[in-house]
Amino acid sequence: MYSDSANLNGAITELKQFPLFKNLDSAAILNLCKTGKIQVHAHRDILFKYGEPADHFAIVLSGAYKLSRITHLGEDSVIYFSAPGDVIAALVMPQNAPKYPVTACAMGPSRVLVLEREVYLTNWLANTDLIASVQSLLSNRMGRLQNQMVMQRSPLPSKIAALLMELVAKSENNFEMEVPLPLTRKEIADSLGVTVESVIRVMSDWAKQGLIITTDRHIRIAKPDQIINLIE
Amino acid sequence: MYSDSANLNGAITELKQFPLFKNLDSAAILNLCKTGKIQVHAHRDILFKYGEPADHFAIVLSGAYKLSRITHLGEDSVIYFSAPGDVIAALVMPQNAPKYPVTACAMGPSRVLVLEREVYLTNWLANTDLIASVQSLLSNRMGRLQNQMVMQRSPLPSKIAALLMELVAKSENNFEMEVPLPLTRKEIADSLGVTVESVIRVMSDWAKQGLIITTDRHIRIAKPDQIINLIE
DNA sequence: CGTAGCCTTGAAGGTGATCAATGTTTGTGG
DNA sequence: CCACAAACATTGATCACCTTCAAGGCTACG
Repeated sequence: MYSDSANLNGAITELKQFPLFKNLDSAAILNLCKTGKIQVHAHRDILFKYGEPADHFAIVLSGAYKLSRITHLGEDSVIYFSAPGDVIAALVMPQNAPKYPVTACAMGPSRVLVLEREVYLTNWLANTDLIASVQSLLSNRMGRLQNQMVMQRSPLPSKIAALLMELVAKSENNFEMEVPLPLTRKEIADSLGVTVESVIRVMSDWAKQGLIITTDRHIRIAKPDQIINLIE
Repeated sequence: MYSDSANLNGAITELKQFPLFKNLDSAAILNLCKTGKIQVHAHRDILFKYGEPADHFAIVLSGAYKLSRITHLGEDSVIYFSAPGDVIAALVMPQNAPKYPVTACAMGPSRVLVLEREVYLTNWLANTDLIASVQSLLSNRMGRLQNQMVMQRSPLPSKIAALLMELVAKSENNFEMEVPLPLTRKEIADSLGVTVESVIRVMSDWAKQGLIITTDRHIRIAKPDQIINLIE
């Protein structure tokens, strides 16, 4: 992992593409990203750890990050997969002496813009439009968590199908129906709170039946309608 | 259920006690609660339903509300138990044409202050301190959801123990270790994504061993340390 | 007095966990 | 460039936990 503070200006163009900054001009964005630093991560690099003092928050520029926590048994439990444009750890910034509520870990080569907590408290919170956007983002995230809660009593194939469809739905213009991030079976299992073996048994079946096509860590949904049928 | 718009002034005293409005004077609170109406609900009354257009949000004044959704099988799935001082449906207000993300239903006699979406967009979002408080509240809520995700692979007794301890921890000055809201076994089951029967079997055991004492819908933790031991 | 909601108990069955072994790919250091 | 370790994928056998189904009792309330 290395930092790159010089290139903030180059990132402005990138930031403008995100819904979060859609209605803002370059000057405003620059003000919101004051003292921001771009960090480049390799696969499995850690951005921050659960429980550490949360003095920064971040915007995902490229790649993906998984937000997770460790269970009592030492297993990973994935809370959320963050895609470009997502804001990480913003919600805890207003608290007194906040701590990171999850561990953030890069999935494949990724880049984030890291910002100081002070900037959130003084510049972000004061910008009404921006805060509205932030809350919309969080609302989506909350919605995903809730969807998963509702699926808890469904059989495993339903859960996996719902997760995959939710991930492909996140990326627009996705005619290929390809999951937009490199995903291991273990990560799927950790995200659903089940074992790797169970996930493999279900997905191997699907691959044999031609419902999905998996090469390395990339998953493509070959027959979306049949996968969707499994969700019910 | 009936509405009471005249008595808003009386509610100010109540609102001042909540962390949300701690640092605000009466005039400011009155401004934030403009056009607000107090609604009184009986047990099982519905405040709003999942999927309806969300043109209002609310602050819980007394009693409790459960936020839930229906699963594909027609079962209830409880997302959150809202206590006095909680803000409901605030997060979706900034969205375009928002819909309620859950159904809100009174648990026992309860009261809420219902506010218009416009008030959130114009008055609430502009108040930096208030928004910081709102985000802290939501951060806690998110934290609870995450805790439950992490517990997914734990055995049922652990899950129930964690839920009960989380509920008693929410109410301060709780030396009695009593769950601060009337809770049926079914609601516990729906909150954890398991069946009533399973919950009953576990809790009956506990009652026999004297770990908990349940009368009607009130649950008191008699031996907190032993319950906590079960969580791991 | 009857219905509706909640609680309880029992027996049978299935889904997913666990444990164990092996193959495959990726990455690393000599 | 090869050897070796680490992470990931796979398959099978066994078993425990929780679900499902069924029946009955209790309390509140119109």
